[in-house]
Amino acid sequence: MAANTPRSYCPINLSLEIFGDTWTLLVLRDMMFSGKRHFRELLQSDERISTNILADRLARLVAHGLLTKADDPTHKQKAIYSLTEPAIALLPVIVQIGAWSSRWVPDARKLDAASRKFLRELQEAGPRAWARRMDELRALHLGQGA
Amino acid sequence: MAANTPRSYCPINLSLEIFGDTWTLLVLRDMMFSGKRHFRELLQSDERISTNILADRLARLVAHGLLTKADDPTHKQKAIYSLTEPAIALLPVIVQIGAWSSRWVPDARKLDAASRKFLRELQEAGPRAWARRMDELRALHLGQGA
DNA sequence: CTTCAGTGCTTGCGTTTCGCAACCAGTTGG
DNA sequence: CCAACTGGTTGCGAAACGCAAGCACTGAAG
Repeated sequence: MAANTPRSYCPINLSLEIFGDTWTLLVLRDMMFSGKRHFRELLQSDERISTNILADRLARLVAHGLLTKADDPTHKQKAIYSLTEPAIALLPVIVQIGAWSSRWVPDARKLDAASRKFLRELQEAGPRAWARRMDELRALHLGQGA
Repeated sequence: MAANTPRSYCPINLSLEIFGDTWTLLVLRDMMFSGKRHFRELLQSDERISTNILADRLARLVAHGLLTKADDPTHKQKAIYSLTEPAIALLPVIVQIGAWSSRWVPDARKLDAASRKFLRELQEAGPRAWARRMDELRALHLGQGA
């Protein structure tokens, strides 16, 4: 189910075959910026992803090496998902995608004030702030959680 | 057919509702880096987009204000598509998406040498080179072609 | 010891989208 | 007048989506 031959070896295309859909980047967004790591947490996004889609995307992300899945020691049925280095490396892309729509998509003005402020600070702080967040994620996800 | 209410006002989500699919960014890639501006040219990509999908994506991009469509003076049946400023503003995102996969996706090593070289130079040249390319696109697409 | 909420999913099923091929009306150069 | 080219449409089978329900299991509370 994972390794179909790619339509082309263009880097843009290879990326899109991994996260070029509606939901994958939203899952990563929630893991990066909302600290979600469990299935039930990831279900709670504003966009109302359904359980089968979420299960599929998590499986794909694991298959592509962007996530790892491990047992949560506190509960035998809990699974805990961790970002890998390739996934963390996507943070700048995700931030810039957000920056683009907040600049160019009219609906973005309807975002709540708190989120707008958070986003504005993240942008003004620039790549240094992204790198800091990436280091935090490495500590959280690569340190021991995996 | 265009203005459904968004699933959420999160900037990431708003972006993905515009170009969060397999084909849209590939169309923009071809317009930005291969100079394609006609329907039949855009059909010739390595990924083999089909005519109905291409027609649909072009219409959506026009509806979202990322492209404009005009008559080609040299041929009464030719349509010429032009990038708008919001589309040109997506260039850094597209470049970084390409950079990510060439760093993290194993298949990217199978890209032909010429393309790899082009990509490497574009990355090493950094944001300055992106800005230069964006200026070129503005001249080509906003200057008179629209 | 029994309930009951919480865990990560899976399954069915109707709707939408995709992907392929064929086709089409109009245009232009030879 | 014809052949090639223009930007698409249309039909149809296959795949993906989106929703709701269900499921086997766990752990804490009563």
